[in-house]
Parts: sequence; structure tokens; C-alpha cells
Amino acid sequence: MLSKKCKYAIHALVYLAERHQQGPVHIQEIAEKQRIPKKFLESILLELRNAKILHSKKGKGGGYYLYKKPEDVNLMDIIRLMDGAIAMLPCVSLNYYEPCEECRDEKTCGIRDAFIGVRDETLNILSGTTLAKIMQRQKALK
Amino acid sequence: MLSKKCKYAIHALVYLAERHQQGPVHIQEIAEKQRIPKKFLESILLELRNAKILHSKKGKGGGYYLYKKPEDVNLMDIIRLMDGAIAMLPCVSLNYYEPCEECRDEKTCGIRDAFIGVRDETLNILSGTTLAKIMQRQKALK
DNA sequence: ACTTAGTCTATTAAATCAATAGACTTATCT
DNA sequence: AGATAAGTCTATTGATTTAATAGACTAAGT
Repeated sequence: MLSKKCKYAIHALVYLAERHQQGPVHIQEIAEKQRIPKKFLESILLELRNAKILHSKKGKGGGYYLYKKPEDVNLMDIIRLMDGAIAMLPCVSLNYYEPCEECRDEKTCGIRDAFIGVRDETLNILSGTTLAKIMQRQKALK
Repeated sequence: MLSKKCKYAIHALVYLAERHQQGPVHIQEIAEKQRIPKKFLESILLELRNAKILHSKKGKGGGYYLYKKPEDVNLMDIIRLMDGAIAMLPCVSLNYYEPCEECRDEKTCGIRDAFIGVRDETLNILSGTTLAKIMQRQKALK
């Protein structure tokens, strides 16, 4: 399951994508509209900013705005940033690999295969799901 | 990520599958061979027993053994039993559905689609991966 | 200068996960 | 029948992670 932090991040990003190129949006507004605790949201946006997905402007008239284009931000990147590994086993993770403590020998482990498959399918879908596509889908459903 | 509990369960089941129809195996042996804390393993096996995946025999010469056939026990069932929902969002879970607090309106949510896709692919692979297949794979790798 | 709004560090509260302890029950063997 | 081996059940503890909050600081605009 995704953490709340991650879900908040996705919602905030979709919100900002909808206001793409309309100037900075302040935290307060995002927090209210998406019902996210403001202080928690602050730290999330900061992290997205450090990852160069968002930019911010300080002072009056400041706020956050998308740095990348909506079609260049995908769920895979957001989830990895917020929650870490996407794979169901550490020994199968591409970005957060760690050997499984439970496993004797990775090479002869009959379990990994399935989870490699799951990982690949998952990454495939998530990396193809951009903010642009989410907005598009949202419109289609209205 | 799968919990340790779930990983322990999978390993214990594969171990028992390898001894299918060879009489009860006691907890102690599984615990030692798979390096699982005995008391923790007890509670895991008990849960698997209540789910009718394992049976047990008390007293001297007792222990646990597979109730279902190795080809009838799959990773999907084990993971659901140990860790609960497999989906990445509650609003997309088949067995543990809950509406997303973060979501305004599920019907017009542009995010769910992707996660429905991930869920389906994941279930597809995990439900097809049985203890029999894991053993088979293990042999092939040796 | 004054106000607005993001930045940063630290702390606390709540929930979940992992592990352990100990008393109890059932089955087998002698 | 009694001793022993093994699973059953309830409860508790400790560790880790997640979620949320507080408050002082910094930068930008008017």
C-alpha cells in the first residue's frame, strides 16, 4: 500500500499540473483544496522541489509550481521518491536492491522469478502514467 | 514490500511442500532450517492452519504438514492472508476495498486506472505462482 | 520596515511490525 | 496411568516507521 505521504504527493502534483503555467500556487491553497495537513504538505513539496519536479518562489505572491512538464512526471518516479522501492522484495528491486536475509542463495531461489515479473509489469504501467495522462483521464470521466 | 511474516510464511510453505506426504514436520525443524524465530513461526503456521492450507498433529511425532496440494497453494492467497491487500490503493483492492480518504469522487478519479492495471497484472502473476511451480523452478536452477 | 510565504530542524504521537514469554491442551509411548 | 513431546492460545514488550505538529529562520515583494 502507498503511504499517505505518497498519496498526498500525487494529489498535490495533479493539482499543480492543472494549474501548469499559471504562476505559483501557495501551500495553503493546495492544503485546503486537497485536505492535506499543511505542515505535512510543506515537507512533501520540499522533497519534490529537491528532486527538481517542482520549483518554488518565496515571499509575497510566491508558492509552488511544476518545474517539469506534466507529460514528463510519472507515478513511478513519485512513488520511488516518497515510498522507496516499488518491488515486493528487496532482492528484486532495481533502485533499492538488498539481498534477502531469508534467502539462502539468490541464484537458486525459486521465488524471485514471480516477483521480478510483478516488478516489471508494475514499473511498466507506473512509468507510463504521467500527470498529463491522469488529467486527460479525469476530463474524459467528467 | 512484503512483511517478514509473509516471507517467513512463503519459505515455511515451500519447505513443507518439499516434504509433502512425508508426514508431519515439527516447528523446531522448520524454524532452524529456515532461520525463523520459533515463536513467531508458531503463530504464522497457526494462521495457515486456520486458513486450511496446513494441518497439524499434536503430541509426540506431531507437527505440521500441507493440507492442500502444492499445485493448489499460490502466492496470492498466502500474501493476502499474511499482509492483507495486494493493491497499492485501498480503493482499488478487490478483497480489502475501502474508499480513499484523499479522493473527492472515485468515479472521476484519473489516478485509479493505473492502479487497477497494476493490481490485475500482479494478481495474475501471483495467483499463477504455486508452491509446485516454485519447487519446479528451484530444481531447474540447481 | 512590514508582511507574506517558503525553509529547516526538532519533536511528539500513533500505528504497525517483529519477537518473546508462559501457561495450557492433546497425543503418543512405556 | 504417568511422563514427555509437540502444538495452541493469550498477552506483552520492544523496535521501527508513519503521520502530524511546533517554532524559529530566511527571502521576496510593496
